[in-house]
Amino acid sequence: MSETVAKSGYDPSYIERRWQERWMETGLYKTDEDPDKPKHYALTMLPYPSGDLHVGHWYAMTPSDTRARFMRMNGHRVFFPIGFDAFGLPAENAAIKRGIHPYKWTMSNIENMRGELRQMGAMFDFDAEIVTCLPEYYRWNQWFFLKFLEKGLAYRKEAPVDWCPKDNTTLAREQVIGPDRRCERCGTPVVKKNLAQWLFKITDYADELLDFSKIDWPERVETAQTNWIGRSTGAEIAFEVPGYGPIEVFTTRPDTLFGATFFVVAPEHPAVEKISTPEQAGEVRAYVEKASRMSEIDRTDVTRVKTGVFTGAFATNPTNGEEIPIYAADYVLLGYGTGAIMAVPAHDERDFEFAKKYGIPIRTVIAPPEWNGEQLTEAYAGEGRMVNSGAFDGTPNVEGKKAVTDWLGERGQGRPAVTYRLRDWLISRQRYWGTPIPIIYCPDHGPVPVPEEDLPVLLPEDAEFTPTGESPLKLHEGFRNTTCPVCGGPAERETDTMDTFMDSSWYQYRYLSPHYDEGPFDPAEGESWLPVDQYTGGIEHATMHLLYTRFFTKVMRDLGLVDFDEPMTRLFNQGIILGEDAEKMSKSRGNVVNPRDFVNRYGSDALRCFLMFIGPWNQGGPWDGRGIEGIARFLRRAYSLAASSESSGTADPKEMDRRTARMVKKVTEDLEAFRFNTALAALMEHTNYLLAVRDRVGEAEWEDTLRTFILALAPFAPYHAEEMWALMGQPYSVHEQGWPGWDESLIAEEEITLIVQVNGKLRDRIEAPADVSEEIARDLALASAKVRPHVEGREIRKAIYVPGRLVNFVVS
RNA sequence: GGGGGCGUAGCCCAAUCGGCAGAGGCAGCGGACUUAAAAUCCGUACAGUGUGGGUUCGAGUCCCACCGCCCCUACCA
Repeated sequence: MSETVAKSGYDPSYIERRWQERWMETGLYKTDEDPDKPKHYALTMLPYPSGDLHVGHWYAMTPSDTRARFMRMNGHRVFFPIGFDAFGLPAENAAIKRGIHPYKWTMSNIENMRGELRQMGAMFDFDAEIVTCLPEYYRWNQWFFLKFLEKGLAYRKEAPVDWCPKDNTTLAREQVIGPDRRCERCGTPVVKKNLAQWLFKITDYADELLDFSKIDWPERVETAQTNWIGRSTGAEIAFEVPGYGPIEVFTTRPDTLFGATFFVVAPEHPAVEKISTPEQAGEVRAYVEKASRMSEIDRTDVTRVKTGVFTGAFATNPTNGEEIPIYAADYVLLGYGTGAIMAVPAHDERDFEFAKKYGIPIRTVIAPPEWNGEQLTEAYAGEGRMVNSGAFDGTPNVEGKKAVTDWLGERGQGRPAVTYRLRDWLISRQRYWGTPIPIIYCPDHGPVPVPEEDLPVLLPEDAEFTPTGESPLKLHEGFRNTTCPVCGGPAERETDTMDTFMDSSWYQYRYLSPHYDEGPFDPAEGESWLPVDQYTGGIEHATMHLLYTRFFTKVMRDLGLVDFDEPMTRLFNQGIILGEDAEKMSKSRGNVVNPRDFVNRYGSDALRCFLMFIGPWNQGGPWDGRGIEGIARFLRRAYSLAASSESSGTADPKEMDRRTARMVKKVTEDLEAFRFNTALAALMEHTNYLLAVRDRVGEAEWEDTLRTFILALAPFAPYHAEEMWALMGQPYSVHEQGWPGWDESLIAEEEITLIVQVNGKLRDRIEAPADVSEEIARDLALASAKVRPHVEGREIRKAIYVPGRLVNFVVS
């Protein structure tokens, strides 16, 4: 027996500690670079270093690890890295509240989590680790920013942000709390304020991002992204406003143009102030002020009664010259379309409601079926022929869309247009703990990019965190004051930092060569490993992270960095692990499960297996503190198979071989399809069986069977499998063995149980050879004493035979 | 309002192309071991599949309508 094997029986914590050390010493999980093997890049979403690994991390990572281990045993060279998404607000809050520097706070959390990750027993290659808050990482965020700028994909624009008037600072979205939108720190209601911010032109790629033909992702994610991008086609139409000029609207319903009886602009629309008449100006200003304080959520609450204010101005309907009143109303959003709409109450629910409230005429221009000219009682959005539409009367509205657009086009008053719900990605954050945006503002040369060779722009360490939360970079003279790269004159640095989604948009590339300093990643490594073959993570990232990383990859392709279009070929979304009360785990509910308690008590393998056993991985489910006992029992029983293998029986091993083959097949197919729960059930079933037969079969057959079982167990319970492998005197390591195969011919049973039904009701079960013919099966069934009474004296109208399964007689 | 998911035993979950409702686990019950208990081992009971229709020889599975729970999204012109 090997000296590395436990000397005194079963003790998971001892077993696990010892193998963890051995694995580290021997570099077992260093990435295999053997070019003869097919590559497999497995990736699990990187964690935020909040301090400890919680059970949600275990739930996300250990099945992912099991799958990666399976691929490894299946002959692939597998790359399975891990890292830390280390920039972000919590670190800065800790600094403000407790006076700990974000760097210190983050790095000590990482230190702690590294240990916990090792304990997990995952095959992470820690040599590939990345920490996004280190200059060697964020330098490349800055580099990408410069590339985006060169390509015209980064630009600066005034954009509304949440602003706390008391603290004099902008707030991140998550710092604005409550339904009445108050500042997290001082409780002051926040307002929207326009600030110059940096954006990435993700909208340039909107159409390409709608194409999912090159990836195998869950339907849900594709649907979510499609809806998020929200492509709609229609027309842009110019409405002349006397004394001001034209205001453009976007509409998907140019066919209803004759029914536009009023006009609405968003409260923030630049025209509002200029077009308001002196009599209305006061009321308008008050309304705009009120709207600016309202949250996006409130403003977009559909159940809210629509409000608006008349500006006193009118717009001219280009079709009929009608002067229609212009309202400012918050149900029109500045960020969508042109921020102004033509309102057609007869054919738009929202406009209908508004018109009713403000007594605006409602004119039907698309005739509903059976319509005879009466006033509509609700908006009609369906199809029909155009009416009250001048020369277009009688045209089916579907054709009318194009006809009206063409007509406008000839007169220079409109054109076909496509609009997206997707906005450009606003990356500026008025925060300290993020990647500095590499821009310098020169009084003479404006915004100037920091030259590539001057990267990285380092975050100054000696930042001061004031309780006001204002970004320390703004107050840091040494950081802010610099010289212009163009003229050398005094200039100021950009003090905003980047959105942390920037970090996670390309991290899968950095893993390949975390310390490479000639580019974001080593092209040779990229050649060898990219793209990611299997990504796993939570569904909550469906629209943000997963869209950003697709966008990034497409830009990288256009920069010539990669030669493919999509970052991750396959994606699997795991569910959410809930508390024992089936509610989301949270400190306030007091239902948080600490993995450490269970690791200490039952071992990592038990926790791993339990989380995989709880149910389908994509479904999530509630934690059951007692359920883990069952898993611990299973692992102990499995261990006992190897710990005392005295088999000297003489029974025919055929049945054992058959069951082994079936187990291997089941586990293999389940692992391919991420069905960890049923794979484990098969392993349990097999364990129960092996315990029952172990002293009935010969030693050679038994050891063979046991080896196969250990191999199949290895991806799930890496420590136990390693220990059992060693107990059997097998060479280190079980994780470097090949995945067992099976003999399909062994699997088929020789004897089957046929069920016999009469009129669909079960009447008997009969034993028959597996290859029994229909005729013989029928005769056997008819011969049954239990069946005969039900068919005797009746006419058998039909006999259904399902080979190997059943015979069903349909009788009168 | 839109999109998606889930309802099977007291509980978590299985059930291949529509073909015996039960693989696995928890809890329960009975027994063995023990002075006793825990642990362990052996053995067991328990549902007709959320509701109502339909298709079919046959429905947990397919179709229609509804009920309940969960997730995402939402005035997108």
